[in-house]
Formats: sequence, structure tokens, C-alpha cells
Amino acid sequence: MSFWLFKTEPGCFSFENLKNRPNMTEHWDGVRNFQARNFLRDQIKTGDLVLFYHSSIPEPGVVGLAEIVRDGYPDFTALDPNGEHFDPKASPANPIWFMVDVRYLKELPRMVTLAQIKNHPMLTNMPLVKRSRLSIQPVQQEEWQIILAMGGMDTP
DNA sequence: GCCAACGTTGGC
DNA sequence: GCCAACGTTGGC
Repeated sequence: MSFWLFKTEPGCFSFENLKNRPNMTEHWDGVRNFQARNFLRDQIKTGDLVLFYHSSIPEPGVVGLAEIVRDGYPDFTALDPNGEHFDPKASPANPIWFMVDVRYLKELPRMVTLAQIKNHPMLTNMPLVKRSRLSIQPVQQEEWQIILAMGGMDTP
């Protein structure tokens, strides 16, 4: 089982959107970056856990947890010419882009801000700090535990 | 709204 | 295959 951090602009899709439909699965579609695509296609598996991160707001940070409920599969929004995420190079035979499905798990009692993460000496190697633009990132188990503790979650 | 970082595109 | 131009992301 692996840990990940997924970024989203809350104006586009927020943790509240996920939380409000707790038993529904959501497609994590529209990712159009090859490095992120490779994680979605090759490494992210059902049962993996996700830090849900809000970006491009006055106080960005991790707000909650989600769970992967379906392994990577072709992102069909790339095939819709009327859709926002259309890619003319994608086809059913060569989908190019992939997505996973996620489900709401838990809201953090306290949001963990980017500023807090940057200030924690054990978290300075996170891609979030070093390569902030990557929208799907691996998270080390230690980092996961630290962030959950900072967010007020009890860890067994 | 600005701008730095960085990913992608396309000419050569 | 290089690299300049361009577009996008995301913090501030």
C-alpha cells in the first residue's frame, strides 16, 4: 500500500465536493502531465491512501484523506471533443491519459498548511516543497504520519 | 495580478 | 536532439 498527495483547486473540485458524496466514487480525471500520468497508470493502486491538497488559494494545504478505489484506466474525457480536457492525439487504442477513482475517507481535524509543511524539517524533501507544480505526488510513510499528526489525527 | 519554475512544442 | 518560444501552474 502506498501514499500519495493529490492536488486540486477547490474552485474546480474541492474536498467538500468529495465529502458531500461519501459513498460515491469520483473520477480523478483531467490530469495532463506525463509524470503524474505515469503514477496514475502504473503505480497508484486500489487501497492506496491520498492526502487531499487544496492549491491556488490564499492558504493552500492538506485538508483531508481519500482512498483509491480503482486502479488506473483510460481517461475518457480526453476523447470528448466538447470537453474541457479534450486531447486530439488521444484515441481508444492509444488513450494517452489515465485516471483513477477515489472515495472520501476523512477530514483532518485541522488543516495542515503549506507553510507548516515547509517549516517542518522532516518534510523538506517532499515534491510539494521542491517541485510544487506536480499535481500527483508520492508521499513517504514517515511524511504521511507526520502530516496526519500535524492535522490532529491520532495515529495508532 | 505578478512572476518564477517548469513542462511542452516546433523549427532547425 | 537542441533550444527558444510559449503556455501553465501555483505561491505570494
